[in-house]
Amino acid sequence: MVCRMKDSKITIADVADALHVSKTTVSRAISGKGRISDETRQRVLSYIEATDFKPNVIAKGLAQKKTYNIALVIPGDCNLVDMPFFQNSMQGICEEASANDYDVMLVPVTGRHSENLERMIANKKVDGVILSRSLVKDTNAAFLKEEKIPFVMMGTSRDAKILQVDNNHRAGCCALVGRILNSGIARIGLIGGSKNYVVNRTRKQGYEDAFLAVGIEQNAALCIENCDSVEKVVSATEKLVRADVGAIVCMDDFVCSVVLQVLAEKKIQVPQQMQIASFYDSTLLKHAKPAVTSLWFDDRALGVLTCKILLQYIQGIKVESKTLLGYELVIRESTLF
Amino acid sequence: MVCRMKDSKITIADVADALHVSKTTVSRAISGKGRISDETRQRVLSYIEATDFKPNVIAKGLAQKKTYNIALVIPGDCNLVDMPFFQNSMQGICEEASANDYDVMLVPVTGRHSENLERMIANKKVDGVILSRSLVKDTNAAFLKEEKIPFVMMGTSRDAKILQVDNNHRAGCCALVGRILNSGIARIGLIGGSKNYVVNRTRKQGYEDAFLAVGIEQNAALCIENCDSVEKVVSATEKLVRADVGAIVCMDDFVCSVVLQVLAEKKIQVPQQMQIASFYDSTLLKHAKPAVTSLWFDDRALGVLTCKILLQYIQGIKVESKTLLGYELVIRESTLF
DNA sequence: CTGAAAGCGCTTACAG
DNA sequence: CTGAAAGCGCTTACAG
Repeated sequence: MVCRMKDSKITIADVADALHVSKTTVSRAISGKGRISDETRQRVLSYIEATDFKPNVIAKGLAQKKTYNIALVIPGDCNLVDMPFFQNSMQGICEEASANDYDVMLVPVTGRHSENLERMIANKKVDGVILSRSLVKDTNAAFLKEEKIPFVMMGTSRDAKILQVDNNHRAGCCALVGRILNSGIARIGLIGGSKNYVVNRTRKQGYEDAFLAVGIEQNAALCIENCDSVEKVVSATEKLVRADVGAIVCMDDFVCSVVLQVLAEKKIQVPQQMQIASFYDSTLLKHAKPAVTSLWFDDRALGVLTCKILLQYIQGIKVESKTLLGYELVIRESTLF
Repeated sequence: MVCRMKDSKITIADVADALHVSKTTVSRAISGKGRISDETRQRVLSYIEATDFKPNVIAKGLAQKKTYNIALVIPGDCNLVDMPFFQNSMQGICEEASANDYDVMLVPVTGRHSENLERMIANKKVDGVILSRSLVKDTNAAFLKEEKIPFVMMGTSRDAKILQVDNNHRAGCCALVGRILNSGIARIGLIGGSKNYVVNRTRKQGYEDAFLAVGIEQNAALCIENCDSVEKVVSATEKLVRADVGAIVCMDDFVCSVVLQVLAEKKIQVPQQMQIASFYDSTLLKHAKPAVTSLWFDDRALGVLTCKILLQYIQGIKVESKTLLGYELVIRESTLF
């Protein structure tokens, strides 16, 4: 097949001609900027409505030195359990961008460094960028800072100079663990993912907060981090069973599904002999039995807010340097409270 | 926080001045188009190399009436099992786009109709679009055809006028079912997903092909389609067990995981009493026991090729109207061949 | 309130 | 081989 283009020529000059006004006037009617009589504006507006004329955003951008694009940097190699997060937040971002006549360019990055991001910045194709789910050592953030490109981290960063918006994993985890503690169980195991991700460290802090709040000393041996493979989760579970914990908090739903399998094999009853709770109320656990008590975050809302903040920042509006969104504790059969 | 922009001013005019040549010459040296002496070209090239000058792609695009962007339309509401497909193919698309100095704009669509796609087209922000995993009734394809926007379907469409590139699900399924038939089992159940997706219909055709090839008459009752919920998959599995099939082919890995659960509960041994095979070798089944025999497709390569074809088509190069990529049959413990 | 003109940063006939 | 000029489709001081 061979491509046959069509061009729809109509420009701002055409409508100016048709209406016997200047391009300036048409431009002003559309943008709403600059003095113009109500009558003229209406005349222009109804004409472009009727002819379905849409000004060329690219040309507009060139004149204004804007692109009306933002970049979204997402990991090209995340695992299944994290995909819904990206999917949902992406959705929110695109929606909010659209509402502001912005579009979203995709930059998947594998490994630490992103040449694609650099190329996009060098080519000046975006006005700002959204980084997602940061690593403890985030070279992309460093690069953008260096280049003075407006960006916001959808997630948490240690660097207070970085704009960030995140779900409140810490408070959520604290609330969850607090509920378990209050139900009379003090030996609570935690199985965590890779500490390379800031989010896993943040969740851990919530766990600690909960113990501090009730004044019970926390047993470091019950907190097993860096479980990034099935084998590690299995052995962590076995260790916690031997340590006679009354509950296990899983830092993600993948960890949780493995824990449930191990317990099933050992014929350990959930929740009677062992209570289980998880982070992220994902489809991965949708059909687990018993149904798992879990934290829930509104990823889509996170995307919307992140995009909103970036767009405001780009426009020179003052924004909060760090925003935290809420959480929801969804209580199901895997716990006794 | 308040945004402080930087502008890196340097333009083609600056380098022209610095080198005492015209903008035309600089432009020609960069693009490689138009007559220019080797010496001049080298002089320009080494200067822009040294100063790290990158021409503004947006301005270039405006002058050439191109955007150097393509849109990628993906479902905003796909289920977990399909996410790796989108993740991987997206990766391939971005990679190939990058290699051609193109960028990828994200258009998540929910429901049938996409206002975001229409807006993007109206705003002339892309040179072409990639549609993914088509529905039987694809309004976006119809819209793009109408608008005469170059696009290619990453997947299969009934409409031969639509450029398409897909993994060969049909041949893959045929090979898989053929292997089972050859192993002496004629009663083979099929549990399929929603018939709204072209891909599920294509797979079904492969199943039929296999029976035709060996001349065994196929029993329509063993072919249960439209199983888009756990309940339906469960009841389909039970029905097939009652029908005494020797093998079940699952049309996706979610279906397969449910089938395995049901069989485990019924204490039916896999593969001794029932052979199982699945489509898509996904992480969802990574830890299934027994390990599941499955088809594997190179999603990333699919993305690369799809993007390549779109880009060629945009450039007016003649392309194949339909391309099919291969498959791999990964044989594991859940089958006896 | 309205418009002519210059400009955003490139490309590309056209002429030399 | 090289360059002046017009143009891509907008915006925006500036002047009236």
